[in-house]
Amino acid sequence: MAALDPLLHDVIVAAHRLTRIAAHSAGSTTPAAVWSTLSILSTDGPLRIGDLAKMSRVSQPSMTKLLQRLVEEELVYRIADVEDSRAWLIAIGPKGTAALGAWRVELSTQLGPLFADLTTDEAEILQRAARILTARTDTKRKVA
Amino acid sequence: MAALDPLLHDVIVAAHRLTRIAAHSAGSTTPAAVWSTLSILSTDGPLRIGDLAKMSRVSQPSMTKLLQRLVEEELVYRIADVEDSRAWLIAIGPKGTAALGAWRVELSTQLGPLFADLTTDEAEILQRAARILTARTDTKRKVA
DNA sequence: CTAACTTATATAGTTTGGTTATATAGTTAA
DNA sequence: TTAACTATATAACCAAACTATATAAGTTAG
Repeated sequence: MAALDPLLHDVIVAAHRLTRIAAHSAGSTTPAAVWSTLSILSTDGPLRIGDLAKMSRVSQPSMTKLLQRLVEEELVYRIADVEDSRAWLIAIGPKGTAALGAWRVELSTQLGPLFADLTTDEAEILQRAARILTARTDTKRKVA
Repeated sequence: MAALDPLLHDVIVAAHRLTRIAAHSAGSTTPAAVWSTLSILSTDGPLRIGDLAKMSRVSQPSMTKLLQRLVEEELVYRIADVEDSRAWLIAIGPKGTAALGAWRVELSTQLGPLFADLTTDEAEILQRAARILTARTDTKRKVA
């Protein structure tokens, strides 16, 4: 395989910038972790807090705190885990799905101009890159 | 062009996760903004603080603060701007270049396992995606 | 069956990177 | 040479992240 150094470096620097641009979007005061979390719940279904923390790559206390807010806003629900009453299953709710959708639209309106002249080919590459990265950064295989 | 919504969403969520993994790497206490900044200086040469802030997508005071630290650690140098004595040109120093290089190696050792079975084809896609994103998120055209 | 251990989440306290608002000093133009 | 503007620095603050620890439920050894 080719040298990984510059590749990962470039990807991560680009990722960092993108993250910051996204954070700025629409003066969004919502932390990126919220979207990451909702997104995981949306694609993977209900999860325990600990697993969610691992998958979002934040500590468990951070996730607990974040969820308190999300529950408060009714973006997600707590479901008692019948098999283990210490644990909760966290599920995305209709409001959460809606918020996620709204954010996507917001993103593309905000970032649209930057990517306006994207060729179909380039879009394809980004899509595939996103898929590759998502697969590699997914902790499900280890967590499950 | 195809719908931008899901594409940007996927890319940004993936970017966020990558950023967090990178941040964790090697218990690195160094904020991502440092690498972003050094990286910009490394590829674009000496820049003013304000321009650097725009390119790193942080506020000017944030960049000023960050640079105080980097100067202290001798990763970068301040060069008086002969044309405008209010301004400084910030240049990456040998230590900065070395640190950046070390970080790259660190990254690939840490993240290597995740990307171990990357095919040449996939590596190619990531490389191209990084290039596309870098170009789009670059503010140079506007700043210059 | 209960005591010891482990595991899942919650809480407390702290650190720090980021922000906005403003001050200071230098530049430019009338 | 004064007014308006610009480049950086400082101040005060916020919030998201962490570590360490508490609580409570499950598990297991004796």
